[in-house]
Amino acid sequence: MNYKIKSRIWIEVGNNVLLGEGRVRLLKAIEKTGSLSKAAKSLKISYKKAWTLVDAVNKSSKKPVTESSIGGVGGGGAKLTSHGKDLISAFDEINKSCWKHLDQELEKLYNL
Amino acid sequence: MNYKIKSRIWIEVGNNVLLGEGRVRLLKAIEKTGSLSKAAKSLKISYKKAWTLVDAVNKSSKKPVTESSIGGVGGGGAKLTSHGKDLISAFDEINKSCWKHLDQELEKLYNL
DNA sequence: TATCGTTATATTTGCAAGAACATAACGATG
DNA sequence: CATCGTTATGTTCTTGCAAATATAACGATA
Repeated sequence: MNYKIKSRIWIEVGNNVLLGEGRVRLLKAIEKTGSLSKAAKSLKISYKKAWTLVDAVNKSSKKPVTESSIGGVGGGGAKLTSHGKDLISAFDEINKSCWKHLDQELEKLYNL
Repeated sequence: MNYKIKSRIWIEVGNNVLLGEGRVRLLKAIEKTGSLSKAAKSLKISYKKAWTLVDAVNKSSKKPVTESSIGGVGGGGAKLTSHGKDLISAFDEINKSCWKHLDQELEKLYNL
């Protein structure tokens, strides 16, 4: 009957959100562009919003997830720490596994 | 390291949302109270919001999910159809199974 | 036929999240 | 030491969504 199951997952540490889909998308864009402002542009969100998100991620994580440099040639930049990369790939794995699992659960709707 | 994985799932049919956690909560309250207005009160949402939600559910489902009567002694009421009950229990099962699965996935964060 | 508590719906109001704007600081380089 | 593109923040402005408000319709009952 054309049913689809969709999901959204996120990781919390303590009472704070650490990573969700939007944050992961932003972190990946930072990895690709090497800069927070370019990442923001590529996702069509304001620099301010991107900065606030990254700040929240770093504040709720004990080890930092991004590293940034200010000034210098090119103005500076931002990149992921290895811990950040690990977190992202863990998130992706968990997310994919969740989708797969939900696809199997679809059968529970077959006769509805 | 105190990580928690949270999730939110919903069922779509075509391009419309059929059921999500909020809608299921509302339908259960209707089942318990026998009335849309009482259900809304118990969930502390406006009658309008509750009505809009139920209307959306019934519009995106081919078979109706609730049945309502207007007027008469007591003013009328609303209750779930058997199809509605089936949908709710399927949703609950899928949701619980998803939580369980995500709990197992937590191990992927152990050393992060 | 007046009453009552409900369903059903339109319209207005309020507010909070996000967008937009502004500005300071930074450091390599020429 | 002026320039440049970035990071890092604070402040104001907007707007979409939720809440509040209003009102019609309904039908069993006494």
